[in-house]
This record gives sequence, structure tokens and C-alpha cells, in this order.
Amino acid sequence: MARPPLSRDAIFRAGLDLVDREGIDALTMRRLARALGVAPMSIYTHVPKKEDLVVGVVNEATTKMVLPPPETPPWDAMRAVIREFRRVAHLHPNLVPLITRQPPTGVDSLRILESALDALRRAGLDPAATARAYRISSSFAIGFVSLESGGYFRPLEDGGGSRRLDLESLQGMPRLMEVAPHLATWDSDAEFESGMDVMIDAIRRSFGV
Amino acid sequence: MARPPLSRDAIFRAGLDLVDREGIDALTMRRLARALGVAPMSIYTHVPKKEDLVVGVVNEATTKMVLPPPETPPWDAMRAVIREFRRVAHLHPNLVPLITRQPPTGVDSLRILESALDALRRAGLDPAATARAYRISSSFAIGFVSLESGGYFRPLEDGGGSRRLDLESLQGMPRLMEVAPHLATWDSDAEFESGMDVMIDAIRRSFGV
DNA sequence: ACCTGAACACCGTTCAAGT
DNA sequence: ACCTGAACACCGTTCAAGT
Repeated sequence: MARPPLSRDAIFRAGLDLVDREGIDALTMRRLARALGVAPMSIYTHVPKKEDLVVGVVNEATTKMVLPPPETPPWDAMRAVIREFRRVAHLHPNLVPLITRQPPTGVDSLRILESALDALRRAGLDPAATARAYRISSSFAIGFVSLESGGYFRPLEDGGGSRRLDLESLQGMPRLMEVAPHLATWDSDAEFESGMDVMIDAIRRSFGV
Repeated sequence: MARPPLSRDAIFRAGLDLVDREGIDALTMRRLARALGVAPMSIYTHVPKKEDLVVGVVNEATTKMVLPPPETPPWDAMRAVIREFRRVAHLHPNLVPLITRQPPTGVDSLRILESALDALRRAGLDPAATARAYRISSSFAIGFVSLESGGYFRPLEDGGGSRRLDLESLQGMPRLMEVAPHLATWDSDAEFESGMDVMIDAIRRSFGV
């Protein structure tokens, strides 16, 4: 099989693929080189540092976010962007710990950020208010996706009967015993939609738009 | 100087110290052993895997969260717990990427979780609703703390004039150009408090309590 | 039970060398 | 300009050996 020539894009695509298939720890310069069929040092011709690789892989994923059409009503557009963030996070669950640590910085990925800011500006918020509203929306989206894709509540599963948590420690904790079974099992789609609605209503009310 | 004997607690304390002083990448079995003045393999007598070390260090931090007094009015107690999470995260900013990936699992750290669930139950929510409300609160807290302590918006600083982002890519993005200067600079204390109020009001309204 | 050194299969990255 | 192998200073972890 003839190898396509090395390029930044090919490297980032292969890196995302590696993360999807084998997890975040598999994203090493050496394993990536092996996946690409080149020597470890060849990657350094195109990507100066491991950190740049990580940023590139994150951008590779966020570039897949689909923009809402320009004439979409502002708050529908905002909802669409937030849904797209979650959709892409679900497409690459292993990448979630990285995708939640920095905004898109690639030219293509910046378009989705631009379109979120455009929606908020069109809704009547000034630049400072737009920044506030975007931070609140991002907090919600990042926190929500961290919880669901990171398996945050997994250690509390089975009412604490799992390997991670022994039943004894829950003895003096009646609330934990009755609530834990409900924490890790839930309708995350419905909760995401209703949480998003609540948050957007709150933003609109607090800015009077 | 005589070294105190090795123990799980001493190891976790030294690990948290290492993270605080030198960052998350410095938390390796070998550097931790050096900090403790023992051979690398000595740690394995008390901690079977690196992953257990990480969990222990996270619990070491979350154990510092102070419980609200039991008779605190439910929603004040809930606010207090969320503030404590953020306070401890600020105490150990380098730990934020780890603290946002799993709930406390240590016996001591579970008390803070118990007290949050207790507040929600006392407020009149049933166990299933309590789980929902706790997830929403956690989404907000985790997302907010990720944004502020992770320096999420740093790559967008200076209106895009930083090293991470070249000005050219912002040419066709007028919203980004006008909003970016407001994204990375903000009154995070005030925004946290108002965001928390909005979220708690929304929970109360949606559950009718 | 607790601690250790040597060894193994990995890392990211520098450097000198090739085309 | 692009790719490479050898080398360096690291990792986590197994194993056999010590107390």
C-alpha cells in the first residue's frame, strides 16, 4: 500500500483516528508515526511539538461542527451551535478531556465560534454582554459533556456497590444511598435539551432580550 | 532530616503538593518518589497503580471542602457546597483537569456530596429529581471552573493578536474581532455568583419548590 | 510487611546525517 | 524541504531480592 505524503492535515486526521480507536493515552508521537508508517521523527517536520499535535487534533474534530444558516433566528442559531458542540463531542468521546480545555483555534473551527457570537449580537447583546452569554453557554456545554462523556458518575454506580466504592463507606450517608442509583443512569438527551432551554431563558431574561 | 514513614496519606499529600508546585505533568511515580526521598518502587507498596495515585490526590483536595452546618436552609447549603467546590479548585488550579473528571470517592470527600444531596432532599425534591438537580449543578460548577482555571479563552486573548492565533484568520470574522477582547478578561467571582443564582432559580422553578 | 535495584517496554525531543 | 536512526533523559511497572 502506497502511503499518502505526510502533511499537517494527514497527521491530525490520523491522530484523531488514533484517539477514537485507542483512547487519549494512545496519542503519542511514536504510535502516531507507526500508524502513519513513518519514522517517529518525521512528524516533527510538520508539527513542532506534541502540544501542537493535540491542538491540531482538537481542531480536526471541531471543524466538523456544522454552521447554522446565516438567517437562522438568533436563539435557534445559538441552540444549534451548542447542540453541534455536543454532537461532535459524542462523535469523539475519548477526546472530551482535551476538547473542553481550549476553544477552537483553527481558521475553520473559528467559524463556529463566530457564528455563535453573531447569533448573540443579532439577538441584541452588546460585545461585553455577548462575551458573558458565551461564557455561560460554554460553561453549561463543557460541564454537561464532561459529565456524560467522561463517565463522571461511574464510580458511584450500583448504589456504591461497584469496585471503586465499598458499601461500608456509605453507611452513615442515607442520601447518597437513595440517590446514587439515579445519578449514573439518566436520559441525557432530554436533560441536555431542557437544561439548554432553561439556560437560554435565563440569559434572555437577565439581559432583557 | 528524618523522613516520616511512608503511608497512603503521606503519598497523596506529597502528590498534591507536587501538582501544586510543578503542574500536572510532574505527577509521576518517579518524581513523587524523589520528593518523598524513597525509591520509585516503594510507592507501589501503598498505591497499586498510577491511576489510584491520581484518585487519591483528587480526594486529598476535595477532602478540604468545608460542610455547611446541618441546619443551613436547603438552598443556602446548596450554594455553599458549590462555592466550596470552586474554592478548592482555586486552591489547586493545576488539579482542575483531574478534579472535573470524577466525583469524590474517598470516605471523607463523600460527606460533601452527601450534604449537597441532603440539601436537595430537604428542599423537597424526590431522589430522582435530586439526581437531576445535582447533575445540573455539577455541569455548571465543572464547566465554569474548567473555563476559568483552565485558561480556556487564553488562546483568544489580545483580540487574536497572541502567538496562538494570527490576526489574518480573524479577517472575515467581525464578531470575533469585537468580542474576543471581552472573552478572556472578566469578573469571574461576580459571574459565578450570578450564574449560580440563575441556575438555582431555574431548578426551583422547574421542580416547583 | 515494607523497601529496593535492575530490567523492560515505552515516552518526547535533540542532533547529525541522509535524500 | 523532507525524512531518518541513534541517542538522551525520561515514563509505569514486573520481578527477584533484600530487611
